[in-house]
Amino acid sequence: MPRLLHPDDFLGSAADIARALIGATLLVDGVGGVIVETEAYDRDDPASHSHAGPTPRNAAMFGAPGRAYVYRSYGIHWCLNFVCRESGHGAGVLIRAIEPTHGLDRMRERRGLENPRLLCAGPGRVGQALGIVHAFNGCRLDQPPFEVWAAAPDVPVSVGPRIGISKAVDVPWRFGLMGSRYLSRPMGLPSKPAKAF
DNA sequence: CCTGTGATCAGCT
DNA sequence: GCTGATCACAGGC
Repeated sequence: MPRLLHPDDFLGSAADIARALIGATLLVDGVGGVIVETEAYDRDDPASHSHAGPTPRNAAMFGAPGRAYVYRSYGIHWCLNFVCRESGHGAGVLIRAIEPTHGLDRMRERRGLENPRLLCAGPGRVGQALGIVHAFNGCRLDQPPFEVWAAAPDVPVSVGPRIGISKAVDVPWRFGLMGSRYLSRPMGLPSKPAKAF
């Protein structure tokens, strides 16, 4: 039996928590599934929204751990992070992909799409499929509409560089459920095939 | 398989 | 004014 995560479960480095969240189950108003891809961001990280310090947008990252940080991406999508904290403020885990298990019909409706593989394969898609809105920014993850259930022990996790950033591009803070077909992109492939000259 | 581009806007310089 | 923790779709091979 899994256990409901508590704010104390988000005390630790963003990378540790991002890894531990692989295999956890996230539900928003009963809709969601198994988290299969995450990325870590923290204050010392040039790629992080929190790197330059607190602003109105990133305020949730500097607030209590175990809460949501929701931001607008490219003017279009809502993306969901879990706020965590080790020593300082400004750390979070981006939820990048989910294997849909709960409320498939609701997700298909919201996404206008049948293929379960594409319902939640990417942070913007997760936001749309789970009905993430800006009003959830700062909300506790252990209270409605959120529910986060701990992963089973010994989940196999793969690691690689993060996606879609231009700074700290080699930091290996992207985590994935090994072998999952619900990732936003495959893990661990070389960025370019080696030339066999 | 791959690359290119439009959508659309908040935050920052 | 430009950049972005993105996505969908078009076109070429």
